[in-house]
Order: sequence, then C-alpha cells, then structure tokens
Amino acid sequence: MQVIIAECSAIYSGRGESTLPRGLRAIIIKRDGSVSIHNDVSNKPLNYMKTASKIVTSNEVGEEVWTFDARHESLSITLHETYGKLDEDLLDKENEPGLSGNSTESHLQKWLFENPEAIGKGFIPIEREFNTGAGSVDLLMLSPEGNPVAVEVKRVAMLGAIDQIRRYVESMLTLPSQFVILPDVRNPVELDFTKTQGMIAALDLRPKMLLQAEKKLIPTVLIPPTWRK
Amino acid sequence: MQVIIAECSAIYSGRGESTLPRGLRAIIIKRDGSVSIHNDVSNKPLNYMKTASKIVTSNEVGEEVWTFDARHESLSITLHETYGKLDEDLLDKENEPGLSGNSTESHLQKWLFENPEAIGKGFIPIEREFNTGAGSVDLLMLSPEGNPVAVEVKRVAMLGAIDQIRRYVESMLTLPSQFVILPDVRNPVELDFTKTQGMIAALDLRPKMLLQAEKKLIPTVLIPPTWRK
DNA sequence: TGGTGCATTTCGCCC
DNA sequence: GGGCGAAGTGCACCA
Repeated sequence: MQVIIAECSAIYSGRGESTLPRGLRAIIIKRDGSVSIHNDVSNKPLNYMKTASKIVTSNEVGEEVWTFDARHESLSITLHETYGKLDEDLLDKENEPGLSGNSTESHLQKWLFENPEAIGKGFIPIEREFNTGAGSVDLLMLSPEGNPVAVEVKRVAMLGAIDQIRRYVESMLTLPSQFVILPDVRNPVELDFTKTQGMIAALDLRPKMLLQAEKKLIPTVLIPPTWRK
Repeated sequence: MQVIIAECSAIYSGRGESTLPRGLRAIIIKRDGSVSIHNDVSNKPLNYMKTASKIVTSNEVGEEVWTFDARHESLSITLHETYGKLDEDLLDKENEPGLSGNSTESHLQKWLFENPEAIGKGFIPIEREFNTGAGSVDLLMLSPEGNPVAVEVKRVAMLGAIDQIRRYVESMLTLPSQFVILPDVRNPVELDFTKTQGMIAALDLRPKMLLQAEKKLIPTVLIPPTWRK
C-alpha cells in the first residue's frame, strides 16, 4: 500500500463525472490497483476507483499526472506538490484473514426462527430464505391456523418493506402446495400457498410504513430491542 | 491524518459486532476523529468508526490497545507490532473545497424533464420530484391525451421499480385535481389524478422487470445511452 | 456471470 | 431532526 500526501486535483469520468479542486490530500494506492483520495474528514474517500492500471504522464507545467484507467472509467490525478509518502506491502504469506462480522438482520432472522413466539403465539418456523419466485423471503412460518406466513425481517422497516412483502406474497399465492414434516407431528402438514399471508417484523417500524401496512392489512410485529444474539 | 502500519487485531461492537483477526494493516485516523482499518485490497475499510474519542491503554502482554469510543459504539484495536507511520495535517487555512460531482440519476431526471419527447411524442413536463403522498416520483408529465403520468427514472430498472411506481400511482389516484398553467396554453389545464398512469424510464431495463412491467401494464422507455448531459 | 437484497450502509434533500 | 430514496453505491449469496 502506498500513501502519498500531496497537493493535488482530480477529474473522474465514468459512471458519473466529478472534478476535485486543488487541495492537500492523501492518495492511497493499494496492491490490487485500487486508488482513493482522502481528505482529513470522514471514512469515505473524496474520489476513488477500483482495480485500475496506473499511467504516469506530466502536464505542460511539468507536474506529474497519474491516470488510473479501467473498463469504462478513468480517474486522473494531478500532483502539484508532494509532501510525504509511505510504501508498505501489507500482503504476507498467510493471506489476510478478513473480518468475521455479523449483520444485524441475519442475526435477527436467525433469532426469530429460533424464537417464533416473538412473531406470535403458536407460530411454527418452517424455513429461512424461502424462495418465493420473486426473491426470497426471510422467514416462512406456519400460523396457528395452519396457513403459510411469509415474514419480512427488517432492522428498520420503511415503505419499501410493504412493496417487498406484497411482491413475495403475490408470487407465493401461485405456488403449488408443499408438504412438510414438523417435529412432534406424525403426518406431513400441507402448505397451502393459496392461503399465504404476509407480515413484517422489525426493530423499528416507521409511522408511514405502519399506516400503509394497516391499509394493506399486513400485520406488523415490533421486535423488542432486548432480543438476544 | 495519521497512518499507522501495524500488525493488529480489532473488535467492533455497536450497530453490529465483528472481530478482526491479527494481520498486517494500515490504520488511518483522521482529524475529525474517524478511524478505519485497511488491508491492501479494495477501497473499503475492514473496520471503521466515525468521529470517536481515542483512549490508549495496554493489555496484559504490554501491547498498546487503542479504544475508539462513541455514543453506542466502540472499536478496540490491539497493536501487536508497529512498522511504519505517517502524520500529516491535511487541513489548511482555506478549507477543503470538496468535489463537485454529479449523480447520474438526477441528471437523467433533469435531462428527461428538458427533453420530454424522449418519454414519448407529445408529452409535457409538469414537475420534478412530485410528492405523491407515498414518496416523491421523479417526474410528473402530461400525456398527449391530457392525463397525469408519473415517470420513475432509473439508471438500472430492476423489480423494485415496478413496486415503486405502482405505489406512487396508487397514492396519486386519490389526490384531488390540480390546475397547472402551461406555456403556450391560455387556460389552466386540469390534472385529473384519478386518471394517473405510471411508467418507467431507464438506461437499462432488466428482463425480469420488463416481464413484470408487461404483466402490470406499466409502459417502459429505454433511454438511449447517447443522452447528453 | 447475472439477479437480488443487505449494509455497522452513507449521503443528501425536503418537510 | 425525522422521513425517504439514491449511491460513481459495495458486497455476498445464489441460480
């Protein structure tokens, strides 16, 4: 990884267009050919480009110009003055272990699958990431009445969640029946998808979303913030 | 801005949870208190945190531990070995000019507003970012037949665009009539929202989306890639 | 490789 | 400040 502190300006052209006026910045070039220009605020770079080839030229004033070229993009950095640099190879024999994280939503999903009573009394978890034919819904459950329930899990449920669950349910209504074996039940249970219901479970249910959900008769469940990992 | 090359490991806890195993990384600490840990691949940091206070302690082995604390988050970095560093103040008297860029979609939107014939012959632009009551739609136009047309503009139109435009139209159908003054027309023209139609305009219309659009009778327009800025 | 949806999303705009 | 949607989104997962 190279870090170059420089008074520089930049022009990007590709998916969008942008010009970065002259200023003191840190230019970071990584081993994979990615480049980013940082100022001293925020984690996000001012300009950036993924893996690209670097071409060094110079302008009419004799300043170095670094052009990073990729398939349909290019980032051109003019170095007016260079102040400091650092060059270290971060790749070691053992490759980068990466970070093991956890996304909130997948944990929420897992927890709800294991704690179906949080959705409602008598609900039975059937499947996670159930393929509806129009994307996969987070949870498929069986209601106490024995109907399939598609549960969309969100950290924050906004208007888009309504669209999502309606699309899933609409598609599921056309699915052929399936039979599932439930624990503690002798005979396979029929999933009659023509009776599919949709619902939304979230840690944060936004007011406008709630309004729409009520209008569209989509039940919502507020997951208490005390849900455990 | 400080850049520290170090063999380090990290634990983040806050909006999510993550652990970063020991490895050689670049730690970047900015003047605003933001911190990020980079490896030698991709522009995105492995771990990061926005403005936070830095607390230096040491563990039982005597290694330095930097803990960055913010309201509901903390990032703890253990430095096993330090290899290089760089410390430069990027803030100058003149403040950072920032970049002047352009998002593709807002330009597309603007261009379509000024070139309504790209939507269809005889279409008249009425308003941008029209508030439908369920989010704002990109363009409101008048069809040659004199009906309101809500146009959702996308760079890439996927399935979600269908839901979006349907939601907008559904909400607009309930709006009271409005009167608008059109150039070259003497009398105000009535917008009868009970006759609202929806459509999608995009640079890239995905096949699955097109299928749904056809099923839902939502017209689509492919904007030629030659649209000009 | 393309389709789809999440993200410790982040960011900007408008009410 | 909350609500909402775009992003030069990036990224992982799955078909």
